[in-house]
Amino acid sequence: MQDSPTQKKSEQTATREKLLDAAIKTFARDGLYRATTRVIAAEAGVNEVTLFRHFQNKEGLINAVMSRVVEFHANEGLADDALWKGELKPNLLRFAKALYASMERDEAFIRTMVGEAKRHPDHSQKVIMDAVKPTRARFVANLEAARKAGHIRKGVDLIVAADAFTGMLFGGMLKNTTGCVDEYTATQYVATCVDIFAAGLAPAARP
Amino acid sequence: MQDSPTQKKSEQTATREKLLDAAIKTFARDGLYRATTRVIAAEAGVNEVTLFRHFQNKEGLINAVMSRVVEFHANEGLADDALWKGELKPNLLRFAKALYASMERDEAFIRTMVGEAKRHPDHSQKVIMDAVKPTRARFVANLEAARKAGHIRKGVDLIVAADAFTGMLFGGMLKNTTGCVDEYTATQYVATCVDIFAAGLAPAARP
DNA sequence: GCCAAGTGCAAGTAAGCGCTTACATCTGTA
DNA sequence: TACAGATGTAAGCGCTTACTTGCACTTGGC
Repeated sequence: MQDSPTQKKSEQTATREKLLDAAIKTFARDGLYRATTRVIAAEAGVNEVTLFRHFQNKEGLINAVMSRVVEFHANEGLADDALWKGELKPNLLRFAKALYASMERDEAFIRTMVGEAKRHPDHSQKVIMDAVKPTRARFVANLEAARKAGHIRKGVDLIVAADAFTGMLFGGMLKNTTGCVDEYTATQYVATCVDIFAAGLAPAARP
Repeated sequence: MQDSPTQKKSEQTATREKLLDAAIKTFARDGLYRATTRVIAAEAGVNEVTLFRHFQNKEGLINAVMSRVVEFHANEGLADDALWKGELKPNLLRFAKALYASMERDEAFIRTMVGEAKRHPDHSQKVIMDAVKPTRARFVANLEAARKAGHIRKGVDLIVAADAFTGMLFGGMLKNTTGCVDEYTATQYVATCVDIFAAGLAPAARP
């Protein structure tokens, strides 16, 4: 900002960005361990040595990638989902569709994280805490508002319910993208999840 | 059986079993790729060369491990779950508890499979097809029976519903075992899933 | 014109990987 | 006793990995 070697700086950050993009892509495709620095550098169109000059070692690259993923998700974050009005079900459906689509888009990276979670606890926990917790908190808040509006029965812990709902989408997404399921489409799956969940939370009908 | 070099034979299969056990353990802990033949052999208390004499190469070992896992799950297979009588909810709870416990027990291996699924499509699909489909089929059958008995409303595809339910347990298990969730216990989670799912499938109350 | 900084290129390191070879040891069978 | 077959031991091969070093090139700022 004040030194003003701006052009240089921006070029430097440009190759850094290229490397980070390539790393995310390669980690998602090959896993953290199988992904080699050579391949990542090649994917970025950059010399392997430059990679080490930027990130010291592979671990440093992984750290930078994780921070970037978190940052990205925090900024994107299903932001349009702030306002829930009226009936529960259409809101749930909108939320579910958006969440499922976003998970499906990042499927490869998510798989890598799930597989690697126990071997890099710090990374995965950070990603989960910082990237998915805000969305979760907003979802829970919306559910609570819906309960106040009389759309949800009593006796259900809404934090657990929220996780059950997202877990249902999450687990279904992992199952469906494996390619062993041919009885229904992803859209049907999401719709059914919303249907059951909404009915499961609905207040008891007057006798 | 007829050659009668029985003692030898049984010793041979014994080391084979030791290797398979060690391989499953190591694959679960380190992933298919990180797990080295040296470590697996050491874990089995067997020389590395013996590993190659039994399975030719690492790929052969992986194949044998997959077959063994499938076979094991087919024989275990939540077998006591054949008979559903009476109310839906207690049956669901019993099923959910058993399924969740079995998934939690195999958590490490499941994570490895989820992570590598796309990189070993043949293996993972075989495992899924042969190991989880029977359980799923029985679950769906039980749901259909429950519907005939009037415990489940119309208009829900029970195949999708079944996958939504198991997916909910599956996704929750992956989330809970990561250690970032401290608001509730696994038991609470399972109970809430059952509660919501049962309510979501319940026939509409008479007005 | 000079300097500093970022990058590319060629080469090389030590370690680890899957896998092989050759040979010694044991053990039950004949 | 002799033999066969499963195992152990030691050594190594070829390859890949993360990472390093040294040197040349470009480029923007003074």
